[in-house]
Amino acid sequence: MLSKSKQLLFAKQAEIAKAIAHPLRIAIVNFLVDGEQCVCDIAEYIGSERSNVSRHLSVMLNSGLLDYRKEGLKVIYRLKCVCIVDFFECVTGVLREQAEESQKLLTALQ
Amino acid sequence: MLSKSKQLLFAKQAEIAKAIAHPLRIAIVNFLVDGEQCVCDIAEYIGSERSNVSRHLSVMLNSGLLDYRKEGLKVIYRLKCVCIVDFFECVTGVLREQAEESQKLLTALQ
DNA sequence: TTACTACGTGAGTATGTTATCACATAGTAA
DNA sequence: TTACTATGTGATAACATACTCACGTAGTAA
Repeated sequence: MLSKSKQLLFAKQAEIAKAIAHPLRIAIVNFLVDGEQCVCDIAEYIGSERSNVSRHLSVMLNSGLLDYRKEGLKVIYRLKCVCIVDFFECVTGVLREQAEESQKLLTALQ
Repeated sequence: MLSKSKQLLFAKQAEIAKAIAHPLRIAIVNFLVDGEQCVCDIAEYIGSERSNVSRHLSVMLNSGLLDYRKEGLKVIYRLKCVCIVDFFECVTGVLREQAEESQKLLTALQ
């Protein structure tokens, strides 16, 4: 059976995973990999309402994925942990598996 | 602005992330890292109803994280992609950041 | 056949998430 | 002061997810 400490760890990990697990938030992370950005520029890149983007940013902020600083009127967000690239390593790995499978199926059909 | 192909990619990636983003599912993945397991053993390890575990397994199966084989009455699940470890690299990285921050705060208080 | 076991699934309920709108706040500039 | 801009947030509605219970199916064994 699962120990209490493991349950706590898995809950923490799930929280972080959930903070990434949204198309817009993944887009934001990809945008921020190239450097910090203010909310309005993120919103324009994402193509969504600022209020919505603001909420997505706060989700990632609260989970520890992002950090921010204020500069006049603007609030500038940045990735807190470069280790986020490991996440993309993981998902592209899964997607590669799926693609290879589809490829095999396709050649089998010919 | 985001291209259509990028939007599609991010949606796919989010789907995979969502398939991991649950405490029980993360526990299952951790269990399966040590080797394939049948549903009843997973359910016992997780400490949850079989029907519930079964559903969590199908979520991960559909997203391409898991694969299975049948052996008599039993259905045995296994990780389809070892790259899942990259995901844990990512989240432990974020958790480490958080821990270090707490540590700094703590020493500052003394 | 019957009895049993392992697994999956429909239905229902409870809970969580997301997007939108309207509004509030806070910094800037005149 | 007023006017403007960038951002965040409360309320709501639509939707998705999770858990439980009951039931069905499929393989095994007698």
